[in-house]
Amino acid sequence: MELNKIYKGNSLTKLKSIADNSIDLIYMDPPFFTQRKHQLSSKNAKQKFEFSDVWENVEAYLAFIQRILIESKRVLKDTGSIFLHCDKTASHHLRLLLDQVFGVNNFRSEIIWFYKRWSNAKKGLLNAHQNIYFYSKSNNFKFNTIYQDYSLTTNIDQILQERTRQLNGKSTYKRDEKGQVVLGKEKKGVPLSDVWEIPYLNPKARERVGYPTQKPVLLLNQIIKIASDENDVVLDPFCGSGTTCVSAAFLKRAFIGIDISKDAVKLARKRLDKMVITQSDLLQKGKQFYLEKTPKELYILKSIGAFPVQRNSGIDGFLDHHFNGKPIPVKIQSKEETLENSIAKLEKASNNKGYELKIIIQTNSKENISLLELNPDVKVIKSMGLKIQEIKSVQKELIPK
Amino acid sequence: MELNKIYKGNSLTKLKSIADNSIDLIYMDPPFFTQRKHQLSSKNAKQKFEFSDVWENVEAYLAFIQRILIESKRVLKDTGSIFLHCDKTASHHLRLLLDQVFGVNNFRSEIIWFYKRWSNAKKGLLNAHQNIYFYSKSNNFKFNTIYQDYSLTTNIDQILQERTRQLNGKSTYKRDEKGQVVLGKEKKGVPLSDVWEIPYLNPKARERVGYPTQKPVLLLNQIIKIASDENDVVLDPFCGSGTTCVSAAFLKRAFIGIDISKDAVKLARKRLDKMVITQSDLLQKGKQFYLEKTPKELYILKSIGAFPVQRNSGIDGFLDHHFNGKPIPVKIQSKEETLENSIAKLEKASNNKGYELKIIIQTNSKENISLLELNPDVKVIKSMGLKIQEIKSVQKELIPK
DNA sequence: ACCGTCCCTGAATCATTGG
DNA sequence: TCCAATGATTCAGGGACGG
Repeated sequence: MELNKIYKGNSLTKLKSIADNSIDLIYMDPPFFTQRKHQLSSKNAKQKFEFSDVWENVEAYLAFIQRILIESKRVLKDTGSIFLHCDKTASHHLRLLLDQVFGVNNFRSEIIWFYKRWSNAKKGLLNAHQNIYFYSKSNNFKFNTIYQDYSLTTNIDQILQERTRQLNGKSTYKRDEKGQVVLGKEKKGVPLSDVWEIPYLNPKARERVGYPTQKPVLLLNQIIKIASDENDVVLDPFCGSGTTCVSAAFLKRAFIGIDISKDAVKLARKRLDKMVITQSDLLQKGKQFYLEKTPKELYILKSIGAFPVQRNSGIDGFLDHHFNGKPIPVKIQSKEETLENSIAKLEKASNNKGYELKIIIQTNSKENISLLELNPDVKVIKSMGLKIQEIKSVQKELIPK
Repeated sequence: MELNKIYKGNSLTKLKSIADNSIDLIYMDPPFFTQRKHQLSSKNAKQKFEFSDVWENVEAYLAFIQRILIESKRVLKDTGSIFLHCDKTASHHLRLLLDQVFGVNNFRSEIIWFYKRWSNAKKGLLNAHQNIYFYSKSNNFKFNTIYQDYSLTTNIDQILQERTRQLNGKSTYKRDEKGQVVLGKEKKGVPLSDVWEIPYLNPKARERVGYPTQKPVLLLNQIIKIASDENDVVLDPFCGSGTTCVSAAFLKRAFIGIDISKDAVKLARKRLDKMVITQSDLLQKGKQFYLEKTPKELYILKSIGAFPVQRNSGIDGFLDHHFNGKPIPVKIQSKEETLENSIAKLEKASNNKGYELKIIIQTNSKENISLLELNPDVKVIKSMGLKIQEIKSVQKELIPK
């Protein structure tokens, strides 16, 4: 089967045409057994998408899913994993199937995706989570740990110290002969837990394409990051509007998408086209479409009191105070760009706009632009990260061996 | 059976001696099928508590629980509910039993209790939640909605305003003849959802009594509040150290506790005499209290790839890579501080720690520290915001009028 | 193959110090 | 005497290791 394609057809049939041990990661988001027909319209209301989740009984539903799972296991590589997304309606039945097909020992995690939601007047608790079951094909599964910030209550300077045991077996922080604390090895933060708070797709989100039960790309990004590497193959046998494929493409994984609805496949392909074009175009447009700025860029902008600008490849933000009555555009040098390149882009985007001061944040190279070549209204500032790098390398030379 | 007592004995036998339709709420926290023996010592190490959670197979475990559930249903009033606490190990099996005994239609919620806890070197996601299944005996179940604060991002003064529809059908906020907004009826907040973040009972918490698997009273409070009223009867057939009874007593509900361990019963009785409920700082003061950094400081830290440190007046963060095998502390000059002052604080906090490189981010003054006064391992970096300010003031002089 | 023991872990508390 | 700052403590985990 060809990669990076979305196929229209029955999931089971299409799965059967995939070779054994060829897939690294399967994410599936099958019907939840809601016994309802789901429909939603695209934003311009031109098109209505729908799919039916009505079954004769739960056994019929489970028999269907079971066949899908058996094929899924077959196509997975030995190091592969499957993520089955569902909700409380049938989660227990589905997990029994997973236990059966993949084995109890290959259960890895129950991931809870939760979100804050607009409330209604139902008697009872507001539903605000869905379940994702993570099973691997074997013990030898692929896993990349993601690290997160320490809790606010953690004493981080303590955590960085090495510990030892006293004679009575109690643990304390180690000190050397001089009474100095002994520092431990590098820490990366706290490993990601099985409870993920990721905002539900806001009804107004640009990402929304009008497909019912659409999942946020951020959720898929996290799954794909922890369970696969670049160039691995990701499969989604119920791909709907194609979120999994978009995420896979964005993260440089190969993908196969399958859906039975002609409209869904058409939509997913369209969504992906936008994405794929952008990939060749330095991923710029894709980033803007789905992720806007990288977190780091956002942090840089925020730290200088600038607000971000989307959809402009030459300007990343504007400072929140004017200069001589004119806005001050800011551009952050991106990974792929030379400094010169960045400056040219900023100049181009500022053409005819009358800005009196423009700022470039230099981030990832030590090339120095001669001040003479620079227009006097363009200022280059080294990012603090870059400065720290420089300090580190100079410092290293000074330290006595 | 007499109320407000804790009974020693087999759960099933004791349950059988309770009258039909006499209980308002059952909470149970049976063994989780961990296939392990759980043990823990009381703080003074005088007493060791333990229970075994080892079973021949899952069927034996389920048969045991099933009998308990059948009796539980019998003793519940028609308006009553049951909360079954478990974890991922057997949650799916247990929910099938609940479906069987109480009926699929009486499933109310899957409550996710999540928390932060210490981490470990596991390959995979860190477990940070447990599951509580909420079933009622009938549709006519008792339920009290708890309202919580609006999320911080909600625009509260807008929510309080009354809305109306324009001629074109669009919704807007209403205004009276004078153009003043019209305030709507009282809002109570957001109804409680099925995902609860309640701090795990910390190893050092005073509330801890040394019984393994002890649950926080705050968790039980929430359950008892939503599913019962004052003077109702709460039953816990696996009461262990008696948390449920403490919570019930505290909330003025009657209770019956049952446990098979003599030691547990003794402990629970003692605990009831002298109730200790941890006033969790984290819950009481809220996360905001611990968040000492301003958003700008956080952005600066993130933009240089540092993780924030909350509880240390001399260090704001650590870079995420070591230098010569040692962490690099970062301090951001705060508004009220002179640069000299900041440096002194950083030096003090680093005392005896053996850091080989320390970084100060200068933010809000143009004072320059003579390099001679500075220890060679302290480096001052001007923040990008400061540099932009400097550029602006120099630029202003250069601009032709 | 299975067991107990040891180690590393970090969140959130208690405990002690310092002004 | 009272906070505020920070040092000390310990576990419904989980891997490695040795018998």
